[in-house]
Amino acid sequence: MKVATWNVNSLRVRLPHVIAWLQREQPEILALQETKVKDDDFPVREFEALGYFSTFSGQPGYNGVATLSRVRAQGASLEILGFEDLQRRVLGATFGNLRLWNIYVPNGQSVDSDKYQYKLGWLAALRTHLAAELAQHPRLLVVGDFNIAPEDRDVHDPIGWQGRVLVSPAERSALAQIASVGLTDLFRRFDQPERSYSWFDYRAGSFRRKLGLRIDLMLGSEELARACTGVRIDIEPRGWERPSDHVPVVAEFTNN
DNA sequence: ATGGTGGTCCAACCA
Repeated sequence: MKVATWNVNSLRVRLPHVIAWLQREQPEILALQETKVKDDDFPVREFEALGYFSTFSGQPGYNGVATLSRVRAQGASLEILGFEDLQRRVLGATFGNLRLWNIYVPNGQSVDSDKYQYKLGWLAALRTHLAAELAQHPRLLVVGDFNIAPEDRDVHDPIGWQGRVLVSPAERSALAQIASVGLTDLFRRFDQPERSYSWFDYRAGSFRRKLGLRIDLMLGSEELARACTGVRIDIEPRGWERPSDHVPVVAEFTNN
């Protein structure tokens, strides 16, 4: 089973990329973030034509998450338990025996902004929520744009980035707290190329110079970590015409 | 280089 995550930064603009990528990769599940499309406008039929069901939680202009799947989603949830959020950033659902949360963590803007405090509060609520989820669902997978680079090796220039939003100690600590409920960064369970990044700023020729961050993650429960046979980042779509600034991350799992 | 580019939706915000 192949599961992928991709922040598309507008599904309307990126629909041709998503379709082309789905046709090539044929994943069982693709989690999308920053769809920026309201539910009435979601391209359900376009994905149906490719053999995918769509589950989505969107709003106009910002945010929005969607999960495409070969099998129909069961029990979709659009909220972090007990956390009021007007921003559509999470989508939980069950696919067969897999429990999947597709998340778009707040960016945080800068460490001295209100948005940074919102991000830290959001992550604390997510931790509590995922602890409860894990108690109910041993086959739990949490994927999406975490907007946190877990370690310095996930950052092209750790000195230049030190202390800034996306790499700050408080954010990394919040991520470690989430992992501590029983989730592991599946990407790092395998040998990976050096300088593996999932996001490249549109500015300053970052992709051409391969200057990025690894902020798109797949966290798996113990049971799913055992079933995971590989994780890779596919940077190819970043070189396509009018790309997203993020690229897909793909994990493979055995069927048992 | 306190900039740069891109998306939403048309002024300003977000990333």
